[in-house]
Parts: sequence; structure tokens; C-alpha cells
Amino acid sequence: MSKVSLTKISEILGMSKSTVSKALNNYADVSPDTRKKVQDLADKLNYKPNIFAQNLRSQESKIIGLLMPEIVHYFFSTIISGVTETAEKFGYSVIVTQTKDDYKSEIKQLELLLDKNVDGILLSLADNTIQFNHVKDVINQGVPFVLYDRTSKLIDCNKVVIDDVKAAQMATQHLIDTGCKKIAIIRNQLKSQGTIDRHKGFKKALLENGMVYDKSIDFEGQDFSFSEGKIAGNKICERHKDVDGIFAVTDLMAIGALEALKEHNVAVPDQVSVIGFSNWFLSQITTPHLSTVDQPGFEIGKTAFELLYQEIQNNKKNVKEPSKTVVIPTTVISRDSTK
Amino acid sequence: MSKVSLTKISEILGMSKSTVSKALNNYADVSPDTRKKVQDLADKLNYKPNIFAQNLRSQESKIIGLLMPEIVHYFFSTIISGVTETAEKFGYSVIVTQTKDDYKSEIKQLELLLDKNVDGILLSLADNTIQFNHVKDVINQGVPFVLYDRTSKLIDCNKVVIDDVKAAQMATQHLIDTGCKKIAIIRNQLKSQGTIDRHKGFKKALLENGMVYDKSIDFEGQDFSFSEGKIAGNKICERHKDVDGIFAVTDLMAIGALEALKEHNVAVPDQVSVIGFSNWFLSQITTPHLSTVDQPGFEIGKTAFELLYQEIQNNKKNVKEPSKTVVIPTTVISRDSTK
DNA sequence: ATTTTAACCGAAAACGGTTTCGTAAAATTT
DNA sequence: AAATTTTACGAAACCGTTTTCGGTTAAAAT
Repeated sequence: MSKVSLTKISEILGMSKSTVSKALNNYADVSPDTRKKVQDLADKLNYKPNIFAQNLRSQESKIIGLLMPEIVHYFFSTIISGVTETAEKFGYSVIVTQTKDDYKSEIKQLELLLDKNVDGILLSLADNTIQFNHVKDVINQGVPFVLYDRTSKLIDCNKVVIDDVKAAQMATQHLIDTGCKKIAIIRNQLKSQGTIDRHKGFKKALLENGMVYDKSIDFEGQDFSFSEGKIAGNKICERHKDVDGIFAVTDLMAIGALEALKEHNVAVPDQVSVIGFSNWFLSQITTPHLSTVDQPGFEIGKTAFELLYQEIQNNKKNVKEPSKTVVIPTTVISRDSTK
Repeated sequence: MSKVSLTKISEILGMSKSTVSKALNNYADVSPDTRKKVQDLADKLNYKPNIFAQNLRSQESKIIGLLMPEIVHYFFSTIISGVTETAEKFGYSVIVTQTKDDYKSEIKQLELLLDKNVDGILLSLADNTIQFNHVKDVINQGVPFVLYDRTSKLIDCNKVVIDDVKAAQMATQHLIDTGCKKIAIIRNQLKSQGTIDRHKGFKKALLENGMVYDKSIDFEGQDFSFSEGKIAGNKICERHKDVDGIFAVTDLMAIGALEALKEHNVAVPDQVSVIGFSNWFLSQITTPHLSTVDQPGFEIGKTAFELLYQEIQNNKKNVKEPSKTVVIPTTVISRDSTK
């Protein structure tokens, strides 16, 4: 029952634990004979090195921390999946925690991860985080650190993002290409960088196609929820019958708008086209199936881990490379809510 | 830059590291005077005990492993949330991994978690796991272990489940109570215990209400996907016009059926009522909003951790309590797809 | 026959804490 | 004043591994 240790093996075999250790770790200075003897006994006793001792010795845990605003969230769950699968390939495990989009909680969760001596941290910033000393502290402590998705220009570190401006522009362009002449946007407040950029991309597309940006059909909700999308959709049906295209900064808002259109008996996409953003799972199963922009969470998570891994390696060699930002490409997914 | 250790503090203060350790851990045999001196310096130098050393000494990591069939899955993501939040309250972190519903992978992931010396493991069985030596091995090694959601009677350990029979019965009863006379069931193959039990509960409700179980409107799909639900829905519309109620064992199947009904211009709930199972997020945003059975993942995760924690505590005291199974209650959520 | 080289092994330090146990000095009791 | 108890501290073992550095043999070269 009691776990078998190196020392125990060495005692049984009547040799030193140094030799046993070397035999198991394929050191050159151990004879084939004793190597075999050690390995055979180790196998027989089902010896597993005590990882706590190894951690202490190596000062690394082979565990990283993955911190995100919300776990119960399609996009972020794909991130978890991408990170854990990639981490496993490199021999790392992943501790997952959430900030609930709260600044105070973000500070606390970072603290907890540091206390666990994780080898690195992946963070997507909470919505109401506007001061960054807590993450700068982490970086200054020399802990490998990568920001993903929700990042900040005020933090100098490796990042993995999508190009929200371009993605939103492409979504809007898709509406234009499929014949829309008057396009509304449904969004939340211009606070998070993501929304700001998507708004920017929307206007850019209009401009480049010689269309005017009309403030009266720029709908701002309190958040990016289903209900806010529906509210905006209702307004469009009631007061802006000339609108023939809707770009929502979130699939959820788009689906809310879809419901409003349905209740007003407005045909989608015949009368009004709708495109969302993120390619959440649910966009596949709405009626009609929602056109959207794919935001590849798995890929983002994968890349974030790879960057972190590089940083961990560099750290060991005491080299510091300049920060880089990897932009993961997005694609427009055309389904039934656009022509 | 270099981390400050106990030894370093003891050297600066000219005392032994035993005393420093005791001062910081509030041992009785240290004078108030030296205690203050130590704590002040520790604060000043921002001393954090090296957790690797503590782990080695205590032989515990304060980390548990959470293993599930699929991370990108609404229900399981609520489990992650419930487990991590509860674990945090007890000072534990959570390593999350997925089996992708594969038996081989399940074995491997368990192995990896054991290699990390986690203090306990939470597992929801992969779909194609029909032999359980790998989990029995874990349990026999004395590792605290709890099964949740997808469990097996062949494994003797603590479990957290819902009562699928009862939940399905309640869902069917809800259809009956709202006036349905001929109720179809849409399900996947009778392989997983969950589906078997829901099927059982469905038939039980019919029986108790003096209704006959009609095999011709018992639709079996290859899996519990949207498309299989739609296929079944189409069959109902085309060949079973007398059906006025549908119980689907998954929200996803229910939504597939909903789309089929819509395409056949069958009014929901006026002509046909539909109820799903699980209360996935997406059931809130379909048109019409889907009635369903709430399967409280957060609560299940929370309870699973609490059971595991109890087991960890018992383990330390070398006591072994008999296994118990906690049944988390489910509730029918009546929305717009039923009257 | 002597020196050089290679092969093999082990002692010991190191990682950084926790905890037991012994002991000296101070405080208290007789 | 002597005996006893309390207080406060430190030495050392321990957790289990890795790795450096010598040292001892045997084989090879001179």
C-alpha cells in the first residue's frame, strides 16, 4: 500500500539511490547490468517517481493556469478545450478558473494561481478591468504570461487575438455583397475593445462601399444579451422598415433580433438579412440558421498555449524575446439568415 | 528577484529556520517579540512559502482532477463552474481534462491525473466505457474518487446523479397534464444508462395515466443530435399526424424536432407540444422557447466536490465510510413549447 | 611494469519547507 | 534556597528526487 520510493528500491537492491535514479533516467554512467536490475524491480513494484519531490527539485510544476471571464460560455469553453488538448501534448496540465468578469476576482484568481506556482498563466481580461497593475506585477515577477482574446494595449506581453475590425468589416461586407442597402448594427456599449473594434469595422465597410453611416439605426443595448437584441429588433421592425440588413456584434443579439423579426412577420433573409458574430454552437440550430463570423476558440487556445510554452522555454534559458501578437484569422460563415 | 525563502529570513534575523517557520505558523512556543520580528520581515520581503516544498512534506497538492466526456458542452461547462467555485472555497484548484467520450482516452487521462498526484478525482464516464478496471484501480489505490452524472452500478464509490427515470416521468406527465393524448418519444439508442432510464420514465408516466405505449412513435436516432431530432420530427409530421406531444431525451433533439414541425407548418404548442431535457442555454432562445427539464450542472458539480472533500478528509483520518449516492433534484421548466 | 583512460558507483548537497525532541534559561512553586 | 515547571529556541530528521563531484576498480596504452 505504502508508496514505493527510490530509496526503498535502492535498499532492496543494496545500491545507492543515486545509482537507482540514474538507471531510471538513462544516465550513461551505469552498467547495462544494474540498469536492467533497477528497471525490472521498478516495473515490478510499479514505481512512480514522487512528483512533489521532482517539482521541488526542478522548481516547476508542469501546470499552467487558465483564467477566463466565464466558464459557462460557448466561446470560452472552446478555449479550454484548445488549451488543455495542446497542453497535454507538451506534458502540461491546466488549472481552470473564472473571474466572473470581475476585476477584484481577477486579482484574487491571479494570486491563487501564483500561490500554486504554476509555470505560466493564460488570461482573458475581465470586462471591468481598466487598471493593470495586477497583471504587470505578474509579468514583472517573471512568470510566463499570455493574454488571449480580451487584451489591452497597455500591457506589454504576448497576445493572441482576432482582428475584430476586419472580422466585422467582412461580416458587413457580406451583407452588402448579398444585396443589403440599409444596414443596422446592434451592439452593446462602446466599452470593451472588442465592441469598439467591431463597430469600427462596421463603419469602415459602409464607407468603403460608399454607404452612409446612419446613427439612428445604430442600436446600443446595455449588454450583449438575447433580450437586448430583441429590443433592438423590435425597434427596427416598428420604426425602421427600410432596414434590410442587420449586423449584430454577438450571435446572441442576432438571435434576439431574429425572434423580433419573426414576431413581426418579417421574412429572413428575404426582407431582412441578419448576421451575427462568434459562431456559437447555437447559431447552427436557430431557424433560420444564422450566418455569422467564426471566432475560432480552439485555435486561439492552442496558439495561446504554444506562445506560453515558448516563453517558458525562453525563461529557462534566461532569454527574453520581444512581445508579439498573433492574430488568428476569422471567416464569414454564410447560412440561411443571409442570401 | 530571487525568491525569498525561510532559510534566508532565518539568516537575516540570525535565528533558526525552525523558529521562523513556527513564528509564521502561529506555534505556541515562540515569543511575541520574535514572532513580530519574523512576521514583519516576511511581510517586508513579501515572503511566500514554496508550495513545492509544502507539497512534498504534506504529500498533498490541494489540486483535484476533473475529468469529463466533453468540455465544449453546456451541461459539462456548468459542472466545471460548480466544481471550481466550490473547490476554491475549500482551498483547492481544479485540473480539467476531457476524454472525448473515448474509453482509451479515459484510461490515459486518469493515468495523467494520478501522475500529478492530485488529491482526488471527479469522473463522468465516457460513453463507450463498459469495463471498469481502470477506475477500480484508482479507487483501490486509495485515491479519493467520485463519479458524477454518467456513473455505473458496477463501481462502488460515491456518486452524484439525477434521477433520470423520475425526471423523464415528470416531463411526460407535464405533457399529459397540459392535455396531450398521444405522445411520441425521440431518443438515441438504449445504450447509456441515462437514455435507458429516461425511456423507462417515459413509459412509466404513460402507464400510470392509463395510456398505451406505442412502439411506432418511439423514434430511435443514431445519437442525440439536432439532425436526428429533425429526422424524427419529420417522420412524425409525415406519418403520425395524431401525435400531439413529443418528449425528446435531449434539448438538442427537441430543437431539431421543433424545426421539422416549423417546416411542416405545425403549430407549437397548439397542435403539438414539445419538451426537451437538460435545460441547455439554447433552450431559452429557441422560437418558441423550449419547455424542458432542468439538469442542474452547477449543483451536481458542487455536490461532487463536497463528497470528494469529505472523502479526502476521511482518508487523512484513515476512516472509510460506506459509499453513498446523492440524487440532485430536477424540475420541469415550462416555457412556450408546451401549453 | 607503470601510467593513462574509461567505466561504474556512491556520498552528499540541494530543493524549501514542517515537526519532533532536547535543552537552556527564566519563572514559579515548595 | 532548592526543586519544579514553563517558556523559548534550535538541531536535526524528514519528505523524495536530481545532480555534482570524487573515488575505486578494471581495461588499455605506454
